[in-house]
Amino acid sequence: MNATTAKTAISPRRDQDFPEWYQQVIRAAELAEPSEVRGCMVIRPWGYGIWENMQRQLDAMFRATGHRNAYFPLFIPLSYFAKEAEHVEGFAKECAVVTHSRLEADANGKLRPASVLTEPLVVRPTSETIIGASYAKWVQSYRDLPVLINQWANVVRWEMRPRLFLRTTEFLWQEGHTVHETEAEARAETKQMLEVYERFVRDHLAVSVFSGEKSESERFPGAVQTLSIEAMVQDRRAIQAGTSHFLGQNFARASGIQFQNREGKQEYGWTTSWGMSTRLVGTVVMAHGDDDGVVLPPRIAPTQVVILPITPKEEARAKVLEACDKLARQIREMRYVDLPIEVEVDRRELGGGVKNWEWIKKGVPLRVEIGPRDLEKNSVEVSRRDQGIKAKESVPMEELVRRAPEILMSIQNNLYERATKFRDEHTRVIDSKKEFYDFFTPANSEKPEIHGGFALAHWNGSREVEEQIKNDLKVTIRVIPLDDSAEHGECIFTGKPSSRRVVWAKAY
RNA sequence: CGGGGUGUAGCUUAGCUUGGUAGAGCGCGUGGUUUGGGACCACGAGGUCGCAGGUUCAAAUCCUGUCACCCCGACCA
Repeated sequence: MNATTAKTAISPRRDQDFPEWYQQVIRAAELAEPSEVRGCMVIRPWGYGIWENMQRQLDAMFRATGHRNAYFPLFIPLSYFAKEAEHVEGFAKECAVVTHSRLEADANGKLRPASVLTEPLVVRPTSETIIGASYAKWVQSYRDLPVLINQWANVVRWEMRPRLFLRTTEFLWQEGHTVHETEAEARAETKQMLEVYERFVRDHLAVSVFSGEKSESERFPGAVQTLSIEAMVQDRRAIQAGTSHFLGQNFARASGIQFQNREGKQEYGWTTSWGMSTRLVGTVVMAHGDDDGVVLPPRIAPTQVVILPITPKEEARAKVLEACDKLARQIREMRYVDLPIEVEVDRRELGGGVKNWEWIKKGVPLRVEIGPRDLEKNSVEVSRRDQGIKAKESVPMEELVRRAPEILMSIQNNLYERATKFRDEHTRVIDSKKEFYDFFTPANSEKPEIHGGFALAHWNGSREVEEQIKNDLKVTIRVIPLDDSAEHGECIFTGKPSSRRVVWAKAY
């Protein structure tokens, strides 16, 4: 490598071609790869490990708020699905449908579907209707409420333009489905779960988000209200990171979830649903990654500390490896956020540089090198992934063991601060239509550079305006903030009165 | 589903216009030299050129059909 050229592990760089960079990072870090099956991906161990950590931590938060896990069928009878009209309309175009049950060889030996199902089965794109069928049986009285259930599952949405993690035909997620006695309680649940999501994304993924309500046009099909958290990634676009829906009595009516209330009258339940998906893995990559690969927040890194033995001389090899194992054992006894630290000793017989770069690309928070010289001094060379690739610090071994948790915490915090700063720098309060259009129009339309960001602007609530902006700029309202940020002003497009600013951005 | 494009080794691709034994780089394997670092040298494995048909003495190359994928739209966690 030439010392004067700063060669990056990933090419192109983010500023050259962000979408391509994203694909390359995912490949280089061995997170996932496109499969032979159209629109579907293979999630490799490193990527799945990240998802498992997200799952574990999110699941604990669900439990802590009183939810329990269960599992419902992958297949939804078409008739169930058809019960909620708006819901059908919203999902119909992207449903995979099973119409046959058996394979038979034809005259040429080709396998063909043989037996037509009396009723087609929809592969769940989301489970409101199939879960509703169970809830209808379980709920008889106000004493059966609330029902607070979550399921971890795969779902299928026949999307036209798949992208690894961000939008694949099949994806993994969790979907919470609850039933409540009153509207107020269901609304509170919807809000609560949005806050859980917001906290999870902040504390675990080191990403700060804007949260709020979706406009009518972006609402979940069949919902009364959709709440969402929106993260900004490094090309300054928004990613919807989690949604929580207040479904009113719409789905209860469709599924027949009815109970006898405290007055002895039959009443429909008030339901909610909320979900987060493997899209979060892509969000983390785009939020924190750099030109050398993924940068993982320690809390979700499958391996938090990797120890790299440096064994230039064969004679020293055994001793170095022994020291690595000992250090690994000691660090594993330390705890970071109440969990044992995940340490791996990379003993593979590969060139030291190759190994080091692999871990850089994978985004391991802390790399620790131990060679014969370090053994003599009883110290190690430590590199943090959130700092320059070349940066190394010599640290006495016992000190590293002692400080490992605090270093991980420092990396986690640093990533969060960095991402938040980035978001804030690219979030602009905008008060005129011209400024708005300028903000979202690239200087070079042939090859648009990274531009724009989040715009906070007044809007009069009209759907036509939303349409117009979407057509002109591909910019949509990401959320209408719920907090007390109400501020009177004028819609920058129509001049009509507006009661608050809303968040506008280009979205994934 | 509209508009454009591409299919050659695991990956990136040259060759195609003007038909004549399929080439490279990376990766992979073996051996060696190195090595506080994504190293170097040598040797080697790996391709019925997306598939089917046609033209021809001869097809990766020309023709027809077909399938798949990619990019730009509409849809979207």
